[in-house]
Amino acid sequence: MHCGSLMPELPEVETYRCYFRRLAVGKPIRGVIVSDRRIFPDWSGGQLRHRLVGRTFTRTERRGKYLIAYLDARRDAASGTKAGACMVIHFGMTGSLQFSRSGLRQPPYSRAAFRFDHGALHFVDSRRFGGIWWVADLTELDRIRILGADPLSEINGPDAMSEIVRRSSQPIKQALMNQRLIAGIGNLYADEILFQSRIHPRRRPASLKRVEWERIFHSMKEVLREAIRLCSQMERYPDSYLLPHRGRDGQCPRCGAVLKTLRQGQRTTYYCRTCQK
DNA sequence: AGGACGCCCTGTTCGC
DNA sequence: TGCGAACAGGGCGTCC
Repeated sequence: MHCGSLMPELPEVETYRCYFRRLAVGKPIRGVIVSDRRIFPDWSGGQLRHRLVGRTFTRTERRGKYLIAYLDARRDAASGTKAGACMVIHFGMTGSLQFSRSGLRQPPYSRAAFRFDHGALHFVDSRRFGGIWWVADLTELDRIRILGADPLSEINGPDAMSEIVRRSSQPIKQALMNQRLIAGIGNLYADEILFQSRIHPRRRPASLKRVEWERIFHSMKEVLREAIRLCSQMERYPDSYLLPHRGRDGQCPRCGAVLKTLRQGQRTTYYCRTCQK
């Protein structure tokens, strides 16, 4: 039992957030299984188990591609100080959440799990690019503090979008993926947004006209909202999307031309040479 | 300062 | 057919 089928970007993390809320929030934690402590970059002894067992996740939120889960307040008996209040999960490339009703069976590549009365929620990550942090306050984490605007709730129009993205002189594709400017867009959705906007991925932000920002802004909202609505199940995405056609010899759903690729940064960009100018 | 690039990691795909 | 090489990429670190 799991969810999501793509590399974890904003819509996938939002999908995982719903999953986490449904299966973990409000249920007392009975045990913590750490199968690979490398997934906890700040690991310090057995603190995690000690601090989590008996407590309850109270609410969730998403910051960019990060899932945050808050815990009920409890004071450390020893120190009298407040115990860490939130857990931060990053899914890397291959991270996912999988729930198993039988607490005994561990899915392959499970790195950590929270055991509840009704089963266990596993953090599964074959490639280990993901991570879990445990902090009293989100501002302790540089990687959270540097995050830019949330594309769905904090960017209100084409002018605001242009103002933010033009802070970068990088090509528009890379600027859209820059988490310091806009938080949550990765390689795949950046390609989708530019395809829907019919903008060439190598265009420089400074060269884009108002009407083009309008298209980018509109596509960004539309693509992210639609992906969340469809619970990031790619097989349900509209055929007019680039994503289902992204891959070797894929064809443009708009004009039928074979899609082109290029390298930007260390990433592969898919685009249509005739439709994106 | 900020952009370019190496690195981490491992399952899958490619090419000889 | 088999096996090694190349590829996939989010984010941090280093270098210029």
